[in-house]
Amino acid sequence: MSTKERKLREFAEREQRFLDVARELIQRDGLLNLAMARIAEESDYAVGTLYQHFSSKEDLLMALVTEDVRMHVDMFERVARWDAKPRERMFAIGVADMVFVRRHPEHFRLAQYVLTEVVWGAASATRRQILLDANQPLGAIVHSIVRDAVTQGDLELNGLAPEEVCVGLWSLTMGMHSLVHAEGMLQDFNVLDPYRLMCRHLQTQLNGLNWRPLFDATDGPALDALIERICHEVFNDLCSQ
Amino acid sequence: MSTKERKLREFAEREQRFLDVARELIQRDGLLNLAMARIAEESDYAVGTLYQHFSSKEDLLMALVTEDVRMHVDMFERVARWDAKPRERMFAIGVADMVFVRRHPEHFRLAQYVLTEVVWGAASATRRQILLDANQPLGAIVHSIVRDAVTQGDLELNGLAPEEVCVGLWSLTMGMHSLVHAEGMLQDFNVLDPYRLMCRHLQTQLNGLNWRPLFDATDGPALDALIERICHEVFNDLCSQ
DNA sequence: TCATTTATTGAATCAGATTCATAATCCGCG
DNA sequence: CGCGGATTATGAATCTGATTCAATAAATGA
Repeated sequence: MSTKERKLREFAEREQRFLDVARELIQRDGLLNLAMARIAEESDYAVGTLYQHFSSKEDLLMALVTEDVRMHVDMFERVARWDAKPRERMFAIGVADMVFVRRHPEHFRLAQYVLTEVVWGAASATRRQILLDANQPLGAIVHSIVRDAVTQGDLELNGLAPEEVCVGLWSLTMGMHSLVHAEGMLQDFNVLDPYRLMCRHLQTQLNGLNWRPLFDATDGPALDALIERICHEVFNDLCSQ
Repeated sequence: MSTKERKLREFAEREQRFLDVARELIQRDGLLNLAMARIAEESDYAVGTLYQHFSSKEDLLMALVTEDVRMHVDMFERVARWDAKPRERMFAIGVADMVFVRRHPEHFRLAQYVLTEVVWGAASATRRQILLDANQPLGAIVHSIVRDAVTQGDLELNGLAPEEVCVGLWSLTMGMHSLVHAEGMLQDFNVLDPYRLMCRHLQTQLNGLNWRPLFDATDGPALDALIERICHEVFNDLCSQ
């Protein structure tokens, strides 16, 4: 059924077009002004056709987030494949986040909105599940790094479940994303480069966990050098600029 | 001008009524189904009157968050007045967060929504500023604890600004709030009591900063005992159950 | 008490998401 | 090819709910 396949492909291409246009409109006019009719118009399709793909506006937003998450996963997978000590890999996860936001500055803003009760609840169950599934590898990769560290004797859990270690580190990064994107919140704290700060705190926290080899978080140049090295060795093509 | 005062008081009382009713409706039907007309109806006022107080629905939501923040500040102030070592006080800030969410389970969900680009942008500038001002003491108190620690020789900054220490700790707590409230995100991580975990990671991070006296985060019972003690000494009336 | 100012009301308006009857297109078959 | 039924696209009509504002009521003060 080559014709059926073609249909499917064309459908997928159209969906991609809608998503691309939506992204462009968000970029241009802000999420606040995103209108379904506008997306349809700019894509040269009718509104009804748009709704053939997305059961609601929220559904579409969730699809956008899912797309981003896939790229995020791709970056985490590079880290997983990177031949380095678990501690370095774990730190590289933080660097991945940093590089990711640089390339997708709108992602966390959008993700934050989509994870909101209101939007989450208004999207279709299917789309929610797809997002959760897409996210799943992120946790799994971090989890496996923690397990490697334990196996190699670099980290003792001391009664903590490996997942709980993950959640601790994840809180730190997620929290920084939230703070950065919460308009006005960081204002009084004049932080120049929040993501570099996040990296430093990540090292601090890893030290607190006594995850060997310890890293002197105090040594700014060493921190920058490590970040630089990871960019080169792991995210080479994504780190220009 | 007793009559003018009375007017003012009545206006404030009515505003409070609107807020209370809104909170109740959110509690009952969810944020998703909150409608301005419903709020007005349940408050026995006309829609137009509601708009006399809040320039938009988003404005009203922001006012709700601001109310909560004031209580949050009250708790932080107790910590600031608490006669204990800076490290204990800093930890108590985390405990304050934990107790606060228990008493206001809807707060962070709502706050997360309100800090979203869409809602933030749709509220009035005045209301935004009021929220920011209400928030300000939270940061200031944490900041002062950090400074105390440095003054008393319990903590070296090693090139970090005091604000940057704050931001690191704040990321951790904010991130945990975000994770807890992001539907489905923590699912795979089966964390029983995320806020207790947050407390533990907070201690870990403070250790990582080499903030004396160090605390053995590994010692579960000691952690629980400390949390318990803080509840008793600082948040006695708020900690029942 | 009455004129004037101020506040309240809720029906009308408006914006924008969503639906669905109609029109167009596609597909397999003779 | 051309036809009839099935599938898909269309966009005007509908629906929802926020917001406005002309009409009405209440308060003020001379």
